[in-house]
This record gives sequence, structure tokens and C-alpha cells, in this order.
Amino acid sequence: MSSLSLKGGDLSRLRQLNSVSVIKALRGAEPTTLSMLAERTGLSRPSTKDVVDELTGLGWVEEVPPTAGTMGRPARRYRFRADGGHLVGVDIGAHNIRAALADLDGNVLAETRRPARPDAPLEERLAAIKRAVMSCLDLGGLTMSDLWMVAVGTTGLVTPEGHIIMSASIPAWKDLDLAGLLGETFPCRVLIENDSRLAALAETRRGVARGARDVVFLHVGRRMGTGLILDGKLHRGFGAAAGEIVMLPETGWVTAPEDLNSSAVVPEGTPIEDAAGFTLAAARNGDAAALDAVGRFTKKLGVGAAAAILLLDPEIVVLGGGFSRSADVLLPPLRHRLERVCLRMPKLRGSTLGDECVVLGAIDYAIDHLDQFFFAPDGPALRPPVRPAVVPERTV
Amino acid sequence: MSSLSLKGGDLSRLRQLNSVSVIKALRGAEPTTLSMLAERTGLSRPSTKDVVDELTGLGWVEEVPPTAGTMGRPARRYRFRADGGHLVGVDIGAHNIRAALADLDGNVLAETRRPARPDAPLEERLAAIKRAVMSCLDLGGLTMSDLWMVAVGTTGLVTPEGHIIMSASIPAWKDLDLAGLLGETFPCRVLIENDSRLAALAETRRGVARGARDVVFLHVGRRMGTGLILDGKLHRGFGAAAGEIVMLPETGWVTAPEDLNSSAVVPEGTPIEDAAGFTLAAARNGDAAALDAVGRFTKKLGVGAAAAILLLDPEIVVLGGGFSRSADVLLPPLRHRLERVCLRMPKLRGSTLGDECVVLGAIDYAIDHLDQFFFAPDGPALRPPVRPAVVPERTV
DNA sequence: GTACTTATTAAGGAGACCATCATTAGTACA
DNA sequence: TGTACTAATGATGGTCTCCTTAATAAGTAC
Repeated sequence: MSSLSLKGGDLSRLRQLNSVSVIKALRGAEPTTLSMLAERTGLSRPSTKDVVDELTGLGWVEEVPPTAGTMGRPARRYRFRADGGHLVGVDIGAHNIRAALADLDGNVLAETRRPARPDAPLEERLAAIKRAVMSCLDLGGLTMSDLWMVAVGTTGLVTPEGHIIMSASIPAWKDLDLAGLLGETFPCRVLIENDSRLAALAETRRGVARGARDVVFLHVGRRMGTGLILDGKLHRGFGAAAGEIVMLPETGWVTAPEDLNSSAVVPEGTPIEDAAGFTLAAARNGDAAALDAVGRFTKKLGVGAAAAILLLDPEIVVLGGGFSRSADVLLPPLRHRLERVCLRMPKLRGSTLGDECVVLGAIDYAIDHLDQFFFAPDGPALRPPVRPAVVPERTV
Repeated sequence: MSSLSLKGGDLSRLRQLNSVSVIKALRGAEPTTLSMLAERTGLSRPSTKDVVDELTGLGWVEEVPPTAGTMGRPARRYRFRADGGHLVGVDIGAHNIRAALADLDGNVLAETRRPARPDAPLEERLAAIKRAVMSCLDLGGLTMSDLWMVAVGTTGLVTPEGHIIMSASIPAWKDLDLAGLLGETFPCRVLIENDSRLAALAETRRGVARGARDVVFLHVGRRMGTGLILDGKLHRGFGAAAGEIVMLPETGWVTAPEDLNSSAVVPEGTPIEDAAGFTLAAARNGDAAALDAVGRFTKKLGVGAAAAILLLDPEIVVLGGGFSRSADVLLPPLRHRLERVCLRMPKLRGSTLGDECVVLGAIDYAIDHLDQFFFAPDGPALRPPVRPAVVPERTV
């Protein structure tokens, strides 16, 4: 995906392509027989076996006992060794730090969340990140050396190299080589991306937008943002500043959360993080003032959403972020507005992944970078810890 | 590019990839020696020769006489046979039909332009298209059977299959299988795309945006539109409706041309197609009323442009279309507005390709689809007419 | 226990790549 | 004119990867 260009090369290159095909066919699927693999990859059976044997030797693939009860000789079955390595996805928000441990198929094995102070100094935040990852590893019974990759999603402008230029909500995030700093903490590859973009990725890989090639993710909450998946890939932009439509004055997005946070139905003294919930709940019950606030909010939301839809013509628009827990309240008025403007109305859905969206996206992002390991140069740094393949017991 | 996925396969697949590498290295370049080719493709010399020999046999590559005056044995030189096939790009506007004949490198060999009536009935317009292509072929001394592809750019919503859903400026363009109709006229592959998108492509391939991966093309003229190049590829959107930010009311794009067409400096009775020219010329000379009109226009233009920039973070924004002849007048106020809003200011340039932009883009679009022919299935329909390679005279 | 079905394994062969080396066709210069 | 030098060519042999085909193996069905 990422590291594989379509350059030609020598014969080993062909084997490499075919190996990736086999792994792609095995990943996330049921244990698979050689015949099925051959059919899926387009290779001949003997060649498929060659590739599978090699991958088994490398520890990427494992044989599982055959199923009984079929006609003919039972086929040997193979599966991707998702447990052969481990990834951690981290969501660094202003108020929370989440982390999740996953296997190479993206299955979440353990999860942690701990609060953070938005204005915490850099060292404190870095230490909290380390603790979050460590406790994930503990929960999974693993140690740092089992880690293959750490992928981090955070607010702000993030360059492809993992530098943070700035963040509106985390003061300590400014002109920072976060990838470099975390690289000293964790003995593995570290990836950094913008949180809204990772949320968009998660929705595309395992959420309501699964399978779509062009996706617009709207993050609605105390902060507004968007993440774009274009042609199946995360769109970062030339200067990593894509998705910042919030800065367009005509959208009114900067102040839009205020509409929900400070409506008449919000009780005096409500902490800001709970305020919008009152408005949205009241609107669900038909309260006029709340509905008015929701109307003002969705009007603003609709301007930015329409801009994205008209420009990009996505297959689906996903509403995520804190406010999307009340997608049932927000979507109808938003749809109403969009239908008046959009040339072609995309699907419009609320996120189902909820708060874990960014962590999951970080994991998926790490998985997208996995193929770097498949045929990594022999340097031990990039070579994943290969354990001997388990040979299943077979009757003699 | 388009038809080549990174699937694996058998050995012929590897040869195919390497052949494409070689063709890519030869295309649009000076005649090249085997050693240079080997270096550029990463292949060994013997393999490179194998590939080149095969391509020569197929008629894709041609040997040219060696250059004298170098040390050592003179190297044989090869070039891509750009004259081995021919493409026609067509720009179907409401008022004009342009066509250009090009070789496989995209060099324009002949060009025609003929006026059209916007409300002409379908048959008349189709006949005009045929005449335009035929006269291009005549000028180049070719016949219909020499044609490999016809690529058409036109206004409106165009599906990937070449159906036109509708067009605001050509009434006859409505629920139309244009690709099918033209396919009956021309005995070759016919491609249809939106004109703004093709203009964007031309700017990316041979205009001011050459080499950029993410490009926003703003078509400013009697109609407003945008074309997007994302990750080096033309972005069409799920329903082929991408780039229609003109429909967003907040931009004011629908009425924006009026600002320039009906300013105080435009003489009474000026035909609409010349009106904006007066305003822009007067603004260039400092006329206050004209500058005011330009200010109003660029303010609206800036809203749509900012939306695109903030969302996509392109490397460069290109101003094209009729009004872009006065890019010197439009760009400074536009830049001024954008700088106040944009998080990262992209490059901002006026088109240098002018009126030919769409035809050139159509040609480039056709070239992007050329690799379909490189190893086409043996069906004669897709197999280009291969002529015997010309063997250069060599001393015996 | 025999027939049938499906996988496995083995053998032979072709295609595509690479490394190496002797040969060739020029230039440079005495 | 002839010799030294240079750089590309052409030919050989070897390796790798894949494919096809055919014989063998391990189950179920009856």
C-alpha cells in the first residue's frame, strides 16, 4: 500500500508482490486452504504453496489443523499470524489520553484511558503517553520489546515526518518533533497523524463508511474538524493542513459549538463538557429553544459540509466527535439543509465507533504501514521479532 | 497508471511492469542509450536490452542513429515512437468546439476551432464534433483509422462511463450516452470528462502546476468551476460531481461573473463575451469603479477558493478560464483575501495554457489511458495499428 | 473393502532476470 | 598510420520463480 510502488525489478520483486497478495488474502479472513488462496491470488497451486511455505518460515503465516468431514483429502489450512506482532494506537486529546493494544489484524486486545490537563507541560504529557502505552502492554501481558509500532493521533497540524507545527487545544504542542521524542521512548516505529484524519480512516476501515473510496468525516464536538479519505487513502495535503475548513469564516464553525453549549436549556453552572448534551437531549424531546439552537448549529455545520460535498462528491459523510452521540438529533436538520444545496446527495451517517474512533484509526493507520515489515531490510530494528512457526499436530 | 494495479502474477507480469518502466523512462525524453535506461529503470543491461528489443518489435520503441564524437564505442540510442499513434482531444463548449491532434507524447500536430450555437440540437452538435475531429486529421494528413483515442472535455456532470447527466450551458446535453454516440462515430476508444477537470490536468502535466500532486484549478469566466488533481490523479468523486463548489450559495459564484460583466465601465451594448474585458482593463489602469467590481468578484472567488484550500491544502492553485487572461489584475486581490484566511498559503498562479487548456487536458487524459494499449488483449479493437519498426541504417 | 473426491507432492520445462567476459567500434595521440 | 584507451555490445551460463502435468495420498460414501 504505502511502501509498494509499481516499479518493476528482478524476480524477487515478483515473489514479493505475490507474497503480499497472499498475506492480503489471508488477513482478517478465516483459515484458508491452498486451493482457495490460489484462486484468490491468481497464482498456481504449486506457486501458492511455495509462497505460503516461505511466509510460514518467516513467521507470518501459521498452519492450523484441517477441518474434518469434507469430501476428499482434507486440505491443510493456513491463517495470518495476527498475534505475531502488536501495535498500539494512541489518541492524545487535550483532556484525555487513550491507548489501545491491537494485534496485526487490528483486533483490540486491551484499552486504557486517563485524563490529562490541557495545559500540562510537555514532559508531563509525554510521561502520560508512555504510561498509557505501558499499561496497555501490561494488560496484554506484553513488554516494550513486543511492540512493532506506535501510531499516535492528536490535534493540530502534523507533518508527514511527525512534527507538530501547532495545536489550538494543546499549548505544549508547538514546533515539536513528537515522532522524534516518542521514538526515544519506544523502541519501534512511531507514526503521528491528525486525529480527525485517523477517525475518518477508522470509519472507512471498520465503521459505517467501510469500503467507501471517498469519505468526508465531520468531527463535531467542542472542537470542529474534518478528515478526508480520498481514493481510499488518507488525504494529508501538501503541507499537512488538509481538512481545516473550520478556518473558513463563512462556515461559522469556530463558534458553532457555542450554539449547543450555551442554549437556554443548559442549566447555569454546567461544566462545558456536559453543556451540549442538555441542548441535544432537550431537542430530542421537542423543546423549542433547544431545537432553535440545533437549527443554528446545523446551519453552520451544513455550510462546511456542503463545501466539502460539492467539492469532493464523497460517497458518504460521517458525523463523528462528541456531539455525534446525538446524531439522531443532528442528522435530520443537517440532511434537510444539504439536500437543498448538494448536486448529488451522499450517504449521511452518524459514527458508530464513538470515542474510540481515533485510537482505532491509529491502529488501522499502523496496519497500513505494516507492509514495510514484510520484506524489511535485514536491519534488526525493522525486522519484527520472528518466533518459530507452530507446526500443528498431524496424524501419522 | 490507470489499468496497472500492483497485483502479482507470473513472469510475464514482471516483464510487463518492466516494459512500462522502460516506456516511462523513454517517453518525452531525448533518445536514450541502453546504459542510461538500465540505470533509470534499475534493470540490468541485458534485461533492459531484452525489453527494448521486444518493445521495438512491437513498434513502441525505435532505434535512432548513434551520436558521434563520444569516447568509446558509440551507444545505440532508442526513443519512444510518439508518432506510432495519434490521439485527438476535443473541447466541447457552449460556444466553441475545439479539437487538437497529438502524437503519443502529447505534442500537438494540428488544431481547429469552430463556433457553435449553445442551443444547437443534438445532431448538429454531434456532426460539428465529427467535422472538428476530421479536419484535425486532415491537417495532419491522417485518416480515421489512424486514430487511437478521442478524449472529450465538456461542461456538465459526466459519469465515468461517459454518460452526460446534465449541463447548465448546453441544453442538448441531458441524460446522454455521449461516449456511446461518439463511439459509433469514431472507430476507437472514446473518453469523456468534465472540462474543468481536464484543464486542471493540463496545468498539472504541462502548465504552471507541473509536477504538483495536489492542485486546485479555478475556472473563472462566464461560468465558474473548479477541477481537482489529488495525489496526482484527476478527482472525479463518487458520482462524478466533484468540483461543483459553484453551487454553494455562500460563495456567490453563480452571480460572480456579473460583477465584472456589468460594471460601470462596460460600454452600453457590449456583447456579453467582451464585457468583463473592459472591467479588467480599466482595473489594470486604476479605474476606481472597475477596481471596486474586481474587489467584489475576487471576494466571492476567494470564498470558494479558501474553502478548497482549507479542505485540501493543495500545493498550488491555478487560475484559468476566460478571465484568467487578466490574472495580473485578479491575483493580487485574491491573494490578499486568501492570506487572511488560509492556514498554509499555497502557490497561486495564472494559467499559461489559455484557451487550449481543455484540449490539452483531454490529450493528457488520453495519454494517461495509453497503457491500456501496451499489453492489450489480442482483440484487434484495442490493439493499436502496429507498423514495422524502422531499422536505422548502420555501417557494415 | 472398493469407488470416489480432493489435496498433496514431485518432475519437467519455460520465461525473465542477473553477472561476467570476450569482442567491437569508436576516439586520442604519437 | 598505428597503438592505446574507452565504453558499449553480444554471448554464455546460472538462478529464480512460475506453470503444467501426472502420480500419490488421505479422507468420505456406500
